[in-house]
Amino acid sequence: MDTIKFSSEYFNAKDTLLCGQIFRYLPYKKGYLIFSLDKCAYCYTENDYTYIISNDKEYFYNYFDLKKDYSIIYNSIKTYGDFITKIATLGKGIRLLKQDITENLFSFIISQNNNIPRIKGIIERLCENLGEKRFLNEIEYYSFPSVDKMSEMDVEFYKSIGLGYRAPYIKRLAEDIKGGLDLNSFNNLSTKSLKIALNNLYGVGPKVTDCVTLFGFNRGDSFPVDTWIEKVYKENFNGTLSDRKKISEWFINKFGENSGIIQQYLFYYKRSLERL
DNA sequence: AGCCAGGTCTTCG
DNA sequence: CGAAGACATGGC
Repeated sequence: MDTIKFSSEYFNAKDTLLCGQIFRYLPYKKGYLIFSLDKCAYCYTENDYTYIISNDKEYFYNYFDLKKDYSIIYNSIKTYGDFITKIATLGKGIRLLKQDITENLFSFIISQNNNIPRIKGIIERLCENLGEKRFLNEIEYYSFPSVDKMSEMDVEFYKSIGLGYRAPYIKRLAEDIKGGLDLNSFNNLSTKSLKIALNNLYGVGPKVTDCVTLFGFNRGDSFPVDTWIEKVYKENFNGTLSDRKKISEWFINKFGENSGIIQQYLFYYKRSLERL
């Protein structure tokens, strides 16, 4: 069991988990459990210190992007005006997680035209059925399935865990990866080429592409546009475009490399905070 | 009960 | 090219 302890005003588990970048987490005791691949971390904050107890310290140090100084990003973002400053302050504890590319891609294919509680449920059933049992101390959980295992299952299985019309997309991606598609090699591509490559995968459109370039490939010049972002664009930016790809380009043109983190602030604000 | 959810694919002008 | 309809399921 490994513990990471740090003091940071730029990290908050709740902000980081509720901004829509990850679906495998649970409230637990004083904080949250977070699952990635076959690993698990228990994260909580006490007396201004955050503790991350896990079964792979180095993995989660990287996963939570702890060596990056978010104060630099936070302060540079303040030049974008009152509204951006406000939402950045509200979501100050958000960190862009450095997720596993494969798990992230499967997860966001599942996410399309779906709601977050249901997405969480489907991914949980995927892990319970096809993953391997693991422990963090006395906590039992299941790993994210291997591609080999997923490629063995038929479309009917995927429908049975609630995937609906997305079932063939999952089956096909698993088969393609098993057949030699090397997602990690995409790391060498420019963001522009990367987006084209991802968009060409079956079941992956512009929105899922932007999520994966941002959450899996850590490209800050990505701006996923979903129904919530479309709403914030119209209501808070007086936007008139309706094509989501064009809305995404509009934001990237405005925020450049900071697009990704600002998108997270906006999503979190619109979906979880505005009504408060 | 009916609209909606972190959309994409196919088909048709 | 862009617009329109189909698509599974269940949360709220």
